[in-house]
Amino acid sequence: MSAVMEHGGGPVQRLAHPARAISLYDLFRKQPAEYLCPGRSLFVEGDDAAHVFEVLDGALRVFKSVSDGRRVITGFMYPGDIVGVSLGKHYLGSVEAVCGSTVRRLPRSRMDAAVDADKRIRPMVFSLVADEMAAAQRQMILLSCKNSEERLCSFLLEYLNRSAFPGERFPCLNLPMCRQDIADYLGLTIETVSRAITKLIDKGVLQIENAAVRQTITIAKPLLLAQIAGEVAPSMPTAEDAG
Amino acid sequence: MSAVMEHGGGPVQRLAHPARAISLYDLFRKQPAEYLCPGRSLFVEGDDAAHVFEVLDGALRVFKSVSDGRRVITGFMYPGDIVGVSLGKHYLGSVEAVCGSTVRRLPRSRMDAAVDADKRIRPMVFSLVADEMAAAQRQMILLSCKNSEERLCSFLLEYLNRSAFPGERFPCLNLPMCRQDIADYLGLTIETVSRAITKLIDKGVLQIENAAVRQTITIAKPLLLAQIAGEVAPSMPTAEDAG
DNA sequence: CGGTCAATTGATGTAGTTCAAGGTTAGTGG
DNA sequence: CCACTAACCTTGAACTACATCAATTGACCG
Repeated sequence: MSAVMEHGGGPVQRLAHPARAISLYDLFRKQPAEYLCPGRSLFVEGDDAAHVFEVLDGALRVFKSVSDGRRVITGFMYPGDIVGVSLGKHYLGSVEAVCGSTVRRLPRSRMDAAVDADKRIRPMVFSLVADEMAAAQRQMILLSCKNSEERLCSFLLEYLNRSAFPGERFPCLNLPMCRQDIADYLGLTIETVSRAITKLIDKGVLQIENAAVRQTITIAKPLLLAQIAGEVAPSMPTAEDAG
Repeated sequence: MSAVMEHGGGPVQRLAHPARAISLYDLFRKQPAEYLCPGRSLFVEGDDAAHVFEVLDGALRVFKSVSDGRRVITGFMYPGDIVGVSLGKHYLGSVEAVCGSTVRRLPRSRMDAAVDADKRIRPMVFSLVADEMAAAQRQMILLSCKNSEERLCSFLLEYLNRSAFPGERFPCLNLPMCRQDIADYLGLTIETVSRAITKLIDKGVLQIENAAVRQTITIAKPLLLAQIAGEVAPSMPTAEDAG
């Protein structure tokens, strides 16, 4: 049995953003941690973009509300992510805590001042924005081209890659978000998400330890998962032995 | 009969980006115009992001190719737009001319230097990126929530708003892109786009002047178009008299 | 224990895809 | 001038993946 991976379980290494002598993260270092209860809103779409936030722990959902009451989740944020770098005067989306989470808050003016003062900060901010743009485009491809099974696999793979130990042999994910969140992220209904999970369990790609605790999912065939997600060329490894 | 609006018809006022004394557009002023034949590629996804481009005339498509040969168009670029501000080391998507188009080319290093040198340039670049991000999120909503008719109306409305005279009573659009481009942009098949157009003609929202020249479309009921697109609260104006 | 909430499962409906055919235009060459 | 071809668009018929509606289950909780 492999170790359970969860973002909410404690401080996570920031492999993608190592803390150098001068880094964007240094700006947050002195800021106090703030705790957010599950469901608590950090800011709302259209608000004055007064702060940026560093996620320390937990998980947040970024979403836009549509006129008919529906909701489109444009992304999830995990420890190490910086939230609210919209580059505009107002926030583009709303952000809520998916589960109990902690963040640090930095006034936007402070970040702007740092960008002005230190040329080394600027490429980091640009890189954050570029990453967000790339993620948005990946999401457009997902919504344009992928079926429900592929969407779910893409989501799980993305979550896996942002978890602590993506290389684990049989990684076990602890999903903090509910099925409705996943559905709103993948452009599906909750029922279709549920059926996609069942189908992947039937195929042996996923396993659920305890039928009752359904947010804990073991990936029994990671390679096959990646293959279905469409992020791997469907070449040598056949469906039979993949995973 | 109203005047035909086309982006390719000549220089267009840049209402959104007025040329001030010091502007991003000043950097392009001295650059020579380059002509692109229809279908000509400007750069390819993954290329070193060596230049940024100002569109002077025509229309460009920005797209990403998917493994199975399909293509997702993430946006169209029109006169006044700046192409290739990806903020990263590599271009995020490929860009091709939809029709005969002209652009000006600026080395990225020159733009970066200007951003370093003049604080007034920076917010303009940021604002461009923020606009792109907002467009990407609108597109996610379109792909997540809207049906084929709503998608088509959103597209036509977007095109109308970027054309020279969006307020025209019965605006007449001259679409430079083919049905396949529209389909790849809206996440539909070419057949579904065609049927959506037919349906909107039947409803009296659109009119086609000449059955043979099907890229020229008159919007007979602009208000109804906006209402179907979902960008207007479906309140007072009923479907009967809208438009 | 009854109530609520999240998730699953089944039955049915439908919007959009797929496959196939036909029409119009433009270009080419005799 | 007409035949021939290649694009591009439209239309029809059949199929399918997902949505919708409805019922069931298990966990948690006052």
